Amino acid sequence: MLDAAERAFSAGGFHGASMDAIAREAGISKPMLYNYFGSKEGLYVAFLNRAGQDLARRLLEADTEGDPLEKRLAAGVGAFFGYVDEHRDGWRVLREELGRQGEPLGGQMADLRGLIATLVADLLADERPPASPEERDRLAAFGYAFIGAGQSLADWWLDHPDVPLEHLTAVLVAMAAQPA
Amino acid sequence: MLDAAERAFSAGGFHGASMDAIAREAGISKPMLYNYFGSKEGLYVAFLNRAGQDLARRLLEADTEGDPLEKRLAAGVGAFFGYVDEHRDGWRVLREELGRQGEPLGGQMADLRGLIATLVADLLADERPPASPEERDRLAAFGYAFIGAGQSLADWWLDHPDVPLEHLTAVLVAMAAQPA
Amino acid sequence: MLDAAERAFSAGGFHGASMDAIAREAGISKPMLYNYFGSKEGLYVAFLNRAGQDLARRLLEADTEGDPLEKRLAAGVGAFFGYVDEHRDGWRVLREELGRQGEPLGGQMADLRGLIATLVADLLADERPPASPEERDRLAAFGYAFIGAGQSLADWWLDHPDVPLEHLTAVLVAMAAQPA
Amino acid sequence: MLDAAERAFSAGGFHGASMDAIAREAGISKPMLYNYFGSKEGLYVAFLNRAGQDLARRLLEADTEGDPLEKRLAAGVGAFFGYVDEHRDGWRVLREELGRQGEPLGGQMADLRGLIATLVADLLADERPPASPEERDRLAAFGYAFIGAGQSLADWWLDHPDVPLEHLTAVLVAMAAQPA
DNA sequence: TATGAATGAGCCTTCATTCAT
DNA sequence: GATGAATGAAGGCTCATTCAT
Repeated sequence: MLDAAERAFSAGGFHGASMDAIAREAGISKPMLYNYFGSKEGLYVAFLNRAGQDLARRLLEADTEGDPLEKRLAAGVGAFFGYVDEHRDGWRVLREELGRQGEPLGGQMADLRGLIATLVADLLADERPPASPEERDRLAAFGYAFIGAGQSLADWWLDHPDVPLEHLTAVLVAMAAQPA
Repeated sequence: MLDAAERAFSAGGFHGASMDAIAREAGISKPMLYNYFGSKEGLYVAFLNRAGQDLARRLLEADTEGDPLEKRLAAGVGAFFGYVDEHRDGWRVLREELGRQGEPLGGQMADLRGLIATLVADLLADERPPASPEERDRLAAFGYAFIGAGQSLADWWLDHPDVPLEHLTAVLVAMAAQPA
Repeated sequence: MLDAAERAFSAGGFHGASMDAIAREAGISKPMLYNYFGSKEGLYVAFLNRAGQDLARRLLEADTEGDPLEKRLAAGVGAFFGYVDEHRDGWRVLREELGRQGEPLGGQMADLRGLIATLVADLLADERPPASPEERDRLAAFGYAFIGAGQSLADWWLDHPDVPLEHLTAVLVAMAAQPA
Repeated sequence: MLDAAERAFSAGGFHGASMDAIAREAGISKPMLYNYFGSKEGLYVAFLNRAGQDLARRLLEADTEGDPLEKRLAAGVGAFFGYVDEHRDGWRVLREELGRQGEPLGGQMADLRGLIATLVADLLADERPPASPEERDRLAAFGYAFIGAGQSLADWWLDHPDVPLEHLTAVLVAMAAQPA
């Protein structure tokens, strides 16, 4: 049922999707949508939550703790790309919402944002713990930059599906390896 | 006049802005908007074009051809951050549209996408020309990843304005320097 | 079960109450409401009937036949005020419906209207039987006016609860005593 | 334009009227209604205000200050009946709203309520000024009762249009003369 | 040229009503 | 007998768009 919302929201964002269309696509009636989610915003939040949790779970599961940094990174990057590949539509919405700040819906999104950033930062900090607060800031910034690179690369990939995943992973991992 | 559109579209995307609001904010009447742009989509495209060209011009102007790679990169990155900083609202819309593909509006966007990616790739290729098609692909991918990193970093910066710009530039330049 | 309807209808009239709300307030399920009353209108009519009969019974029971006019009036007035006091919500609906004419539901209401008017007219005619048809008309008119006075007074009373009932009764009885 | 609202609201109260129906009956489009009145409640309030002011003006204009009490009463009562006769539909709504208390819309209604009650009380107090606070209360109560009698009588009149207005006026005036 | 006024269409939401269990 | 789940239809409101002035 949230799948219909995924497709609908991905086309025109929150405002571009109509409850009519979502209900029709989901094969149920509009009042049912309202019964389950209360409002359009409720449905949107529910969808975002599911998408966010899916991604978060995937990232956490893929983390091969104990392995060397490069391997862990590759695993995480692979998981991320896998998610984007399978949820192309949902990812577009999730990404947009991840970029927004201070919104009412932001609460849940902030969690995910933080989780991802932390994940990346931890991964890197693991090997080279930040010596100073400045270093910590730089690591955090790097985390965000890294995420953005991943996002963008994922988009590009959708346009060039013949490029093997390993190449993408290699590019990203190379980027991450740099600040050593 | 497009400035009003910039503010309006940034809140809820194309569907979230109303011609009423845009006209009111621009201080003109709605029929004038239609006179100049024909339709809402026309206005949207016009706005995107201006934003895209602004960014492109800025990037091109900042390119200090002849300088060493690192310096050129820093200049480009600085130009990009400057643009995002000055057009925070418009940038959000532009970024979203840059990510979309195959849309009717995509024609103009694809150009910009290409231009930016090429710019970055050229910068890098300048020093290490790609030996094989694979290498070229990888460079293109890297260009996109790099852009995404910049975008994301710009967003993060807006949340941490006290971080000096040099730090951000350093992070990005470091990323770019890697695949050497 | 009709009590829930009473509360619900009193707020926004027939159209203002929702079967959902009534069922919830009554603690039963909506299909039960339909099982018992067939439709929303059925429920409304059932509620009006009960309210009307309650009031009629009360008035009839209070009538102390044989007593002098003034005493009988006072008794009736007291009974009426008592009803309004106990069924403040229902009374509002009943009053509104009593004022409507020629409606499908009107059948039952007309009966009550007539009964009350007759009651009052009879009371007065008892002592001074109307000599002419005109006189009869005037008495009927007076009956309605009297009822209206009672209603309005009841409303005012709800706003000034500290005024003793005897004062109200006195006012009304004085009004009734006049046309003698 | 408010005339259409008058007819619509009188049928099923605030909740029973639809903006669609009002617009259709007024011969304009729904958005125009919203342009002029902002919302359904806005339209309702606008209508109530006009109705209330119409009635108030009529009553004030009819007051023949200086004449003996009975004549002034007759003039006021006649004005009231005249209003009800010409605005049968609107009167039903106005009456209902006059009876409601403490509502958000009540502000304007309270004014009218007070004006009418004061008018009546003043009329009576003019000749027999109240000696004690209790007497004043009784006069106020009487004012409300008198209004209710008028309302109710007006309703009855609509059912018996052949009864001459003088009879009605006589009945009411007789009631008013009583508490002397 | 510029706009106030107007509208058809659509959207979010809810309602009265029913059916499978 | 009783209900959770479901829906067609409508209601309030707004939007993109136009036309007379």
